[in-house]
Amino acid sequence: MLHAADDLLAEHGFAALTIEAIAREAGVAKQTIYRWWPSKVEILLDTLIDDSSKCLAVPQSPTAAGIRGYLRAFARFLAENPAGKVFLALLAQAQHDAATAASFQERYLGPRRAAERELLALAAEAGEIAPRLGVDAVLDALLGPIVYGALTGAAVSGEGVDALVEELLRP
Amino acid sequence: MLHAADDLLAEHGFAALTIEAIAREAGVAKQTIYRWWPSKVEILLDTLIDDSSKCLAVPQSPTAAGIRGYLRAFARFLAENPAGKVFLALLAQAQHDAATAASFQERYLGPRRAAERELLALAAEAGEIAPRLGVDAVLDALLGPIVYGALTGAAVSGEGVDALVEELLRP
Amino acid sequence: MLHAADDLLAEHGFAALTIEAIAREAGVAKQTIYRWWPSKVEILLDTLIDDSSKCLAVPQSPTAAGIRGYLRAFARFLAENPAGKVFLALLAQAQHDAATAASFQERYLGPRRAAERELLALAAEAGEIAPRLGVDAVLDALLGPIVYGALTGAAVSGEGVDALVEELLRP
Amino acid sequence: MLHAADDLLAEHGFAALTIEAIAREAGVAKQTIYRWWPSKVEILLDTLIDDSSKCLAVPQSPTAAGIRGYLRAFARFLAENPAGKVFLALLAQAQHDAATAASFQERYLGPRRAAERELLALAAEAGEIAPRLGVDAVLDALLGPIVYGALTGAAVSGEGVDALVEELLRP
DNA sequence: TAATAATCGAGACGGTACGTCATGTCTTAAG
DNA sequence: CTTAAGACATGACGTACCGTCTCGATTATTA
Repeated sequence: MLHAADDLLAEHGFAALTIEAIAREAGVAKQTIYRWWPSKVEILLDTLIDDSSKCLAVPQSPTAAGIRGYLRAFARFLAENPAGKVFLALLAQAQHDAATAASFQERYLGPRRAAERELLALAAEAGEIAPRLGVDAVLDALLGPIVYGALTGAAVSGEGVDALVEELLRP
Repeated sequence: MLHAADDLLAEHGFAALTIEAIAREAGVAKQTIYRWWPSKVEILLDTLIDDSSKCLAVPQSPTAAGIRGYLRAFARFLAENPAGKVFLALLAQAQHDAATAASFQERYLGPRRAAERELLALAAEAGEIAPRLGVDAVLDALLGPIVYGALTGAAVSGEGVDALVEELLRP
Repeated sequence: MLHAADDLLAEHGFAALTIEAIAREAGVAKQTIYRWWPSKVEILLDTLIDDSSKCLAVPQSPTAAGIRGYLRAFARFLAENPAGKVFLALLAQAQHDAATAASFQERYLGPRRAAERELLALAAEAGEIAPRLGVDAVLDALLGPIVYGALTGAAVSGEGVDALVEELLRP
Repeated sequence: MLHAADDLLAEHGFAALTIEAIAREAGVAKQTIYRWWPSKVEILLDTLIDDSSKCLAVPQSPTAAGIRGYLRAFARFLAENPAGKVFLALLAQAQHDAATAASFQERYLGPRRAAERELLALAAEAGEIAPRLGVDAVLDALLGPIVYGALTGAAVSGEGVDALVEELLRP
């Protein structure tokens, strides 16, 4: 069912991602979907969490290179990976629907942000980086442009990410 | 009709913003709306362009203070102004629908970006600022965090904006 | 305008005969039609009266042959003449709408029936025919099968008409 | 649903018989109607077939009296029974729409005509009647005046029916 | 091994909104 | 003063999904 949802989103966009279409695609009764997920947003959230844990883990090594690599992976994830489209679709849907916003925040953005905060703190402590803004501010300053670029169709390149890191974290 | 659409979005969210609801609210026939707008997205775009021209004009004076003021106004616009919700709703809808993406880019983001580019170029020429990234990259680096903050419900404060400007544009 | 209405009925059927279509076909504004006719039924009635006076006049000569010829002409009119379709359409519409029924009765069926009554009376007086039913009954008995045949798509042939006349009017 | 359709036709006429009105009257969703009937014509056809089988069966006994009774019942059915209005409405609609014509012919007129043909054949064989016209011609000659009378608002009386039978079938 | 329960597919149901079409009324500008 | 052009409020069209709801049929477990 997660695959069916994923495929539909990738192939036909969020508008075509209806519960009925997922059921059709997965060869499953509608009620079976409703038994396990309260909404299509939660289905997408499950696929996103799955895929993120596979190819977008927050690195353990608190080095400047690790941070750079993570941000470059994030930019590529949004630009190229089908799961990146899921991220964008959920971020979008959160603007239309408060329940989505809460779920997305709690199950995805929050945990990820916690890990990112820790990464930054350790790296700063180790002298690898020297952020001049607060932790959350610097994370928004790093992730914001990447996400905003993806949202507006102007993907940020690897060099762009590096320049951003240099600008904001250079010791 | 624009007011009706605006009000409905502000009061009940994007999900409740149906063509039929707008018609009901405005005391107007559905067909009358279809006569003038091909979709509710274009209605929102019109209200956004209207409202933006009133309270979010790109400043003429190419000074550091002008740029700071503009970005602070943008952050406040997204956080507090009902029209800011329209911006976020359109950016969100653009992720679900390619036609929205094209329209939003062409009628709103594009022209605004052109004005912003000119502003930055003049200010750099005047020595008011010294961006180390390319024009578009620096604009994304400035606007991205503000938008991302608004999308995730973490509004960027005036001081946050100032710090960002200091970091990225300080001569 | 009458031609436009006629043409549309003949080509695309009664369902496609809308006031807007007539206006379009005639190259005329809708309001111009409403100025002169209260409804499309009256337009059709006008065309039917026109066409009937041309090729379906009740004969003056009160002879058996005259009556036979009139009924054969009526059968052919319904089966082949485009104006015959107008007659059937109006008779049909009269079942759906009381105003049509009244108009059709008063402006078309009534006058025609009066002439037919007179024709039969004169012919009977002259000994050309010997109807055993009342005047209206015999007229219904003659016209009814022809109309019913046309309504059900089973046109009555010339010989069929003759046989009917022989059966009902034979002296 | 059939009752709702019937009631609406009887009370407000064919023009008010919209799918939405039937759904409203029956307390049912529009889609539920579309699930079972392709058009309102088929709904009416179903009610007509139901009602006809109850109170307008073609008699089994091939006697002159049986035929007379059947025709009188038909005349009364058209004049007084609400289901008679359904018959007239369908016959009318068949003039406006070829699909209705085909359906009405195949599901109602055709089967009924077959039974009537058999009735007449048996009665003729038994010497009860002596039709001088062909089977279909005589049926049209008998039914046509009754239907035409109903269509033009001039109901045929019981005596009128008897006279017609006497005239056309007398041995 | 048979009864019992959980899960499934299928799909009907009352709703709501879609975008289109024609209605009959109206206003405007040109002749 | 009539016309064409066409905007307007109204309301039905037939379609797509929504989320809820019964149905058997098919597994799994428990007695």
